[in-house]
Amino acid sequence: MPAPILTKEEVLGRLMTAFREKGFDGASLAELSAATGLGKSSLYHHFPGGKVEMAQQTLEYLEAALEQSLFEPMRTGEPPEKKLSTMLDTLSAFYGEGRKACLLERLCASVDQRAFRRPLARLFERWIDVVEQLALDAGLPPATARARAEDLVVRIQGALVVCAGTGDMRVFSRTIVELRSSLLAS
Amino acid sequence: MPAPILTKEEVLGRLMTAFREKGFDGASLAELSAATGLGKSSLYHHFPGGKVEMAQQTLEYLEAALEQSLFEPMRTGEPPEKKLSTMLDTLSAFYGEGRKACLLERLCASVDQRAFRRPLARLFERWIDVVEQLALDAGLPPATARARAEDLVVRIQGALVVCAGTGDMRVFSRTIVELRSSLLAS
DNA sequence: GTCTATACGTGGATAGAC
DNA sequence: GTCTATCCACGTATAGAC
Repeated sequence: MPAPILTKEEVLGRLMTAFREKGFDGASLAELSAATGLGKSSLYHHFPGGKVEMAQQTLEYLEAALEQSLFEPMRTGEPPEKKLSTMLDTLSAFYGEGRKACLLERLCASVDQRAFRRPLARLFERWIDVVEQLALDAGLPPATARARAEDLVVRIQGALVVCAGTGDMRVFSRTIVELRSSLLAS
Repeated sequence: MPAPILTKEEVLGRLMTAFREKGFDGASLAELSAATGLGKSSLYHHFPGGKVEMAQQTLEYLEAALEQSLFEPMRTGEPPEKKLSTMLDTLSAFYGEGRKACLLERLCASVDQRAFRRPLARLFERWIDVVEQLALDAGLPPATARARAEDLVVRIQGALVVCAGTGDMRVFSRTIVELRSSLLAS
């Protein structure tokens, strides 16, 4: 049976799902092979650097996806309150209302974290920068805008950890609700 | 050379350090053996259930340690503001000002997370409960007290993730400063 | 209780055919 | 580009001596 043709994007999307579910250290090549439908050798054809390169390319793929679905919509002429709400909706869906882990966190926590350091730092900083700009547009003073932006990312990440630890996804929902009303408040 | 005698507590303390540094999935028996100075067979003598049991007992050890150093001091007659400050100082030291990972997060993220589910949920909830009581003592309304308590734990965990991702430990410091002034504010 | 030695599976990674 | 077959190291875990 001829293997169904997957585009590179589809492969990377499945790798991302696998890494988010199992973690970088926890995902074995056998699982990544099953997740993508590609044999190990095929994976090595696409990712000569092995598992580390799979995660690196997955991270680049995520960066591009976030640029399009999360960051770009923040550069429209909509009012900041509206854009914040849009961002929180997108994040809430992306994280399955608290049920799905964050690839960034999974790679931060991995044994090979050094291989991901720069792209991880860049992606976190871009995310914070975008939120900071939103806060500036809403008229908050620069120091406050920066702190609020960091705080949004911190709280999203923290909520995911606490949800995973307690099994109570309401923590994530409440965090989103809280951010919606407080992030741009003066 | 006779092996230096380590108490069970000392062994568990070293296992905790190893799990925090490498993660549960990332820590191999060889590393746990080196960290404790015990041969693999000796580890299995103390922890017949293998790596999972090592982490479970380490979690129990952490729970007892937190009970003594973090939770118990919250039951004195000191004013809530003072006790909050004490808790934040203790947490800041425990997490090395953002440089050291949290065992709870490491186990939440592990492939064997189901084996840790109940103790993890219990420990998170006890932590939140203690902070909630602090907020109630400070005169905050019950719903607010609960939300603020969850928020403290969420922000600490999130700050650790963002510090690991960006390499910027100031995020942790700022989070602590922020919590010190805002958690009990009406 | 600790060690040395070892079993045995699975991990990541490769060779080479198609 | 994909597969089957295979390699070797390391993973967890155990046996048995001291």
